[in-house]
Amino acid sequence: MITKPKGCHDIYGDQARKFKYVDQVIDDLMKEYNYDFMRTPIFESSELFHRGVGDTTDIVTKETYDFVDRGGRNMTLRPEGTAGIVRSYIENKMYGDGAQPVKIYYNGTMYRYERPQSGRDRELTQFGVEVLGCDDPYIDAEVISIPVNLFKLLGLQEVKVNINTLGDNESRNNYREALVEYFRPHIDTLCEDCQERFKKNPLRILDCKVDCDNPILKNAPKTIDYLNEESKERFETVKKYLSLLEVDYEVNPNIVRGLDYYNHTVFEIEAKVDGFGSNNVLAGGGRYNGLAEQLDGPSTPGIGFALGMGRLIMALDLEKVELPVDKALDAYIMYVSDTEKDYAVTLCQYLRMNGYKIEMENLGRSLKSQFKQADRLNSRFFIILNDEELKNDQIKIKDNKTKEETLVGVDYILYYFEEKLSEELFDELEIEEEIVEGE
RNA sequence: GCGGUAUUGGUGAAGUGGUUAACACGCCGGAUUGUGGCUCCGGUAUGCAAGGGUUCGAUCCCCUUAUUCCGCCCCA
Repeated sequence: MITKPKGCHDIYGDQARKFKYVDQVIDDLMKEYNYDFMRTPIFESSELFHRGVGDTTDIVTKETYDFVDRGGRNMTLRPEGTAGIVRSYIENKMYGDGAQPVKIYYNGTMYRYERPQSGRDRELTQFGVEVLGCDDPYIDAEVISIPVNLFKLLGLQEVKVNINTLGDNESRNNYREALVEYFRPHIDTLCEDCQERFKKNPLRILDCKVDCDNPILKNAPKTIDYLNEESKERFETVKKYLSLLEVDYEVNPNIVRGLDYYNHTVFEIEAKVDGFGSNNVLAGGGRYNGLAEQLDGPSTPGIGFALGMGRLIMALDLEKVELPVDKALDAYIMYVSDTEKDYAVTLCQYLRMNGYKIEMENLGRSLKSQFKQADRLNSRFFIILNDEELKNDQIKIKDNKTKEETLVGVDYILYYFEEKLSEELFDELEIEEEIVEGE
């Protein structure tokens, strides 16, 4: 048997319906925020990611899907969305577009060559946002508010928003030096991994799982103490706007994203629900004012975030949030004889073209089984065709809600459906009104 | 890159180095002369992930590979 590639998943059935639903909510939300959807290639020249990400970490050396194409070009399946978007922004000279800032969202698959574990796959879907050409601290708050509001809309509750600031380049460098100076005398007391981090990426020591209770780590200097006045003020402004947007957050000085191009605001949103694995960051992002320049573009401020759709669905499942993924049918058409089947085919087509969701029997089952099937598919109406009745242009329809059976003239079917379903709509509207009044 | 875990039908699973691989659900058919969700009866595996080895004989022992799940590293 041929199996799926490691770390990939077939998403189908209810799972697929959930993804589709969340996609829809995202599209609607981004419309309200006035962000444009954008699609970039799933693979790019390897250099884009190497330069964007830098080579300080394992990412480039062992965690991308690289291949050489038939023309001898080095290509990489995109491991994240930002680099492609920024590349496109530069290549298409969007900075020259009159309408600035450029606000973009994407929603697509990413590929990472990693050992799969809970919350971590080799193929994953990310929804993300990038705002290019704007350094207003309000935008930082707006970008953070997007996943927060998405979670609100979906009904996800057990999340925690962590924010931090790395400050501008000057502040960041000062801090980095201070941290190195601080850890140098204590290096022997740190875990093996941290000793390695000390050399490669000292900021990451703060994130260590082994040493997190080590007093050396707890008393380490905080980014906030090394901000220059300007950076400090900027951070305060971001926090003000977050409050105005009613985003609950916590300042967490240990949030330092892994890559060098981040500056100023960084944030992560964690899932707090019980049962989540060790990879519990649902969404993360930050400001990257230096990235465009690093990719040969004009100096352009930028900020964005990315959200793992798989982890989001996992969190929703763990919180037992019921998404409205309705797959009920309007009607299921049953028949037994061949002449009835011919009629079923035309009726099926007719009803579908009039906007109804219809299924018919195709496995030659007994009528008894057809009833079971119709019930299983949660069909609102059962249409039972009968040669005798068809001679008189009549069709038997069973309303599966009231269980009442009606003989309907063929010309009146649409009328029958409309009447039944509008009664229902009316009931729903009344319920909604009551809720509004109650508030 | 490192470590642990698992892999039996459509599903949940029991099980043993040796004739026909429990049980349950599901599904199909029948009881019901065209009407389901209850009941009863009957049917339902290319044979235990794939390949190799040990053995008179392996689903059960060993090795390899693939995939699963979980952790470390890393985290874009």
